[in-house]
Amino acid sequence: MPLTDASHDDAGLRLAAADAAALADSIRSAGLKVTAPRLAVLRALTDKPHSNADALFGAVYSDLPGTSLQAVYGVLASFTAAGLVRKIEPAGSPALFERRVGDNHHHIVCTRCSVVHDVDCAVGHSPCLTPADALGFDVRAAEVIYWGLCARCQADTLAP
Amino acid sequence: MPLTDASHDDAGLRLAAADAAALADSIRSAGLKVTAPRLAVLRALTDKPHSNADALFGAVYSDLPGTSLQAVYGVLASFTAAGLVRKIEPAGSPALFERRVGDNHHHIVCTRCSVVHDVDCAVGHSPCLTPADALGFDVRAAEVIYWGLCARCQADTLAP
DNA sequence: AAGATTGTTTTGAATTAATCAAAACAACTG
DNA sequence: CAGTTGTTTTGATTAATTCAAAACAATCTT
Repeated sequence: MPLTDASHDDAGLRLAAADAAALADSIRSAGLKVTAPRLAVLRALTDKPHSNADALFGAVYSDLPGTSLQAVYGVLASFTAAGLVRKIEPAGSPALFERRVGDNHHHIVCTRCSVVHDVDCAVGHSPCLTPADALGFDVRAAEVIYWGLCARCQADTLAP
Repeated sequence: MPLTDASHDDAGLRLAAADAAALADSIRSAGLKVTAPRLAVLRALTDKPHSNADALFGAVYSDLPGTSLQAVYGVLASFTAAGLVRKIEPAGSPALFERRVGDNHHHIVCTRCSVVHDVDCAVGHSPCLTPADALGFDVRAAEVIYWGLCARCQADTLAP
């Protein structure tokens, strides 16, 4: 099962898609050319954070047929390199992408249904950023993934 | 570049390979049949923790030609399921395996040379095991990977 | 606003890591 | 030592991603 986002569990009414001009601005500000596939990917990612390349391709393709999966990979690679999106790679999952960058937030993944949520890091601030002994490393980032059962899957397990 | 282990940076003299009987015992104790490929994989893993399937296949194959890569994958899957080894999957790397299990230690990876070391978790005990807000999840595990430049690569960067 | 330049996307193929399935085989049980 | 069960081999397949060349489009320059 692919890992999916939790932001739209209750679909229905959805916030208006981010304004195209705002999306174009953030792409331009990152030093990248503004193109239709890039706008579409960024909009899809705004709508559904923690999507993988394939899911984004699906979303983009309906708006913009003729877009290739490789183009989506290319867009995501340039966005990631430009710091516009963040790529996360939970064990056993294809890479997921999100627009929330710059803070060092982490992720919690359900081991049963694979839903992904953002979580702020543990006790205090930047808690996990210092290993007990860095062994001479110049530590630049700490990546934390919590694994467990989400509330819904706990309920399902009790009463299936 | 494949991620590799750091335990043998200065090769040379190596501790005697783990005793075959001890290896067999731990396999048997995990409820698994003792076979030549399993002994060979466990020995290779004792020798070089943080190896990937391919590296282990290479090590095993020299002792035991006729062993298939798929057998190594099978051995690792059964070992992992039995709790005999731990599988880690750092972003951008094939899965790595280690015999150190049961403690919740973490890993530090060099972004330049991909060397992997074990580290005990951050400040205090089980620091990262509690997210700021678990969002209703029943958290079972926290996985922490530190990314940075190892001492050697820092030196190389200053004086290449 | 047109042309030049540079970067992006398409098209098509290849690669890596891992998994699946069936048949042959080997370890432990009694 | 024979039977049962689990393991390994053999061969094929999948999923995710990357590579490369040609076609194309966005921005820069004038």
